[in-house]
Amino acid sequence: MTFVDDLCAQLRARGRRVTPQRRAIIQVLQEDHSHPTAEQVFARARRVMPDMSRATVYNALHELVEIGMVREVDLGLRERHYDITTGEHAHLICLECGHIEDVPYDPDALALPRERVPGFEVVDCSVVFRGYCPACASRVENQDRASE
Amino acid sequence: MTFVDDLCAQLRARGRRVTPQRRAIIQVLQEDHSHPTAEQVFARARRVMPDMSRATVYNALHELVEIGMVREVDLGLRERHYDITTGEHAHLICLECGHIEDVPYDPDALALPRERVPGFEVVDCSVVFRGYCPACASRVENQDRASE
DNA sequence: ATCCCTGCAAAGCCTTTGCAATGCA
DNA sequence: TGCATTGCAAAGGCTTTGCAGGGAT
Repeated sequence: MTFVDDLCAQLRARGRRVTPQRRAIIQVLQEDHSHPTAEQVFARARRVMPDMSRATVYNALHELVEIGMVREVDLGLRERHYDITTGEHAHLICLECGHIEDVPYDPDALALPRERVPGFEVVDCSVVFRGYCPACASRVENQDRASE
Repeated sequence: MTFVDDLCAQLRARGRRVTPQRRAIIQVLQEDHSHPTAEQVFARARRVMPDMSRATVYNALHELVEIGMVREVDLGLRERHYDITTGEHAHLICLECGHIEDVPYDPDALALPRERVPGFEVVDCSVVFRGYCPACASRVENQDRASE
């Protein structure tokens, strides 16, 4: 049973239907871990199924997020990014080149709020670092020097 | 010198102009720590300056964010929230009632990525916990029981 | 006297929604 | 067969942009 099959089975187990479109979307997510946007998923899925509609992509992404198989990542950019679930990790985004990188972190280190706000039921947690990757950092630095 | 004056001075020091509109917007942010959206800031500012334009609010918020006086908070909701800077803290948001709460956290606990990704220059970090506040958690639980 | 900032309105852009047709279970 | 799902297109909703007049420095 492939990975895609496995996720489809999970979908079915949750009472959702497995359509060719959803298989294609899951396939795209499985192959692209670069945190694609809905539009990017749409574009890639269309290569396989040219008639697929944008609404179908949004719909599928929402369902996958809802059942916890896909993570919706808000990076302070305009669009949302999607990320097939692969364990807890933070995101690092370069404000210059837009590159997004996964970074592991210790979930225990973030347990603080549960003590501070008793009774709050945490569903998910997102950690995003914004800044400049090494390459862009040095480039920006040089520009600053040049403009002086 | 009031708090608003201080922020205005910072604006000026950065080469930006201090207009009555910006004073009003800063005032609103200072009085409202509930993480208002741009629209909410706009509405409150309009009580003082009825002719203020939405564009002015967006413009001012961007400038304040850019110089680090205001924090832009992305909670996975449709709109962005704004928060006059008051030290490092995480955000806790209730998916049921939308209430947003600040929670302190230990920045050192999140220092991991800096080791993992040498050379990445972190500009800011956002930590968001999504879930259900005590009141909503129990209410949702009751609904679940009732619908069985 | 500059030229940044403002207000207004329109445009942009991502996302959501409505509806009839389709097809999974 | 029943109803979730699809495709298409339009609507929605937040944010950005263009432009001419006005105001901070």
